[in-house]
Amino acid sequence: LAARLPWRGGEPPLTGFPDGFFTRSSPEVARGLLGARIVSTIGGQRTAGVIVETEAYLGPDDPASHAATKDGPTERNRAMFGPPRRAYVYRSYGMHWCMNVVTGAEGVAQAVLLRGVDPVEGERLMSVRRRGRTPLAGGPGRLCEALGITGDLYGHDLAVSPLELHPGWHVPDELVEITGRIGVSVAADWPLRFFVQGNPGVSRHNGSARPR
DNA sequence: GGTCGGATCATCT
DNA sequence: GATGATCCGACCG
Repeated sequence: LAARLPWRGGEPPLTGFPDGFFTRSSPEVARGLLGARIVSTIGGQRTAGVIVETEAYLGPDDPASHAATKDGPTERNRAMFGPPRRAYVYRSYGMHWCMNVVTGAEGVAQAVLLRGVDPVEGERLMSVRRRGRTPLAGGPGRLCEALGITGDLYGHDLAVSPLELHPGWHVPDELVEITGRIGVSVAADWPLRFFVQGNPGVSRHNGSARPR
């Protein structure tokens, strides 16, 4: 179990994201963000989790990406065309918030969807925000609710308060599983979903929620 | 354990 | 006008 939850062992975190960390391609960043921490002080109280599941979206040529629109940037997706390390937040199914980390150089509309975190700080508040429901933060909508992330953070630079990404723990390749993407109706088999094997923060999902 | 319908609305066609 | 980068509670076995 300790191997599945290396951050529970008290090992010291890495010192910083290397220069250009977020300027790389979205699959590289998606892999690199496993083990990183996301720290929220939204609403004045601290909640945090370790990222254990991500999904990469490749931009206009990726039919599953919100950047794949007929006429390029739109009001919704424009954050993805901007500089890296910003948040692209959107509303899903009219009721959930989902959050991406923008990657690639400015003008490159790539992003990494955060799909699951393992709560490590402020679990009490996370549970209140989630109204006692479980899992606390496994799933893209759930993690936004648990951390208090809403559309107010659209375009927010994730280097500063109230929502910050911090380097965390290195997750070895042996613990990383790569599969197709969840919940998309096209290009679902592209191997762009990354998660930490066996971690409880990995999203639950059923494939039959809606005919596709 | 699993499968399924419904909520609910911004966005795109 | 149709469709979701989802979640939840109900139902079945």
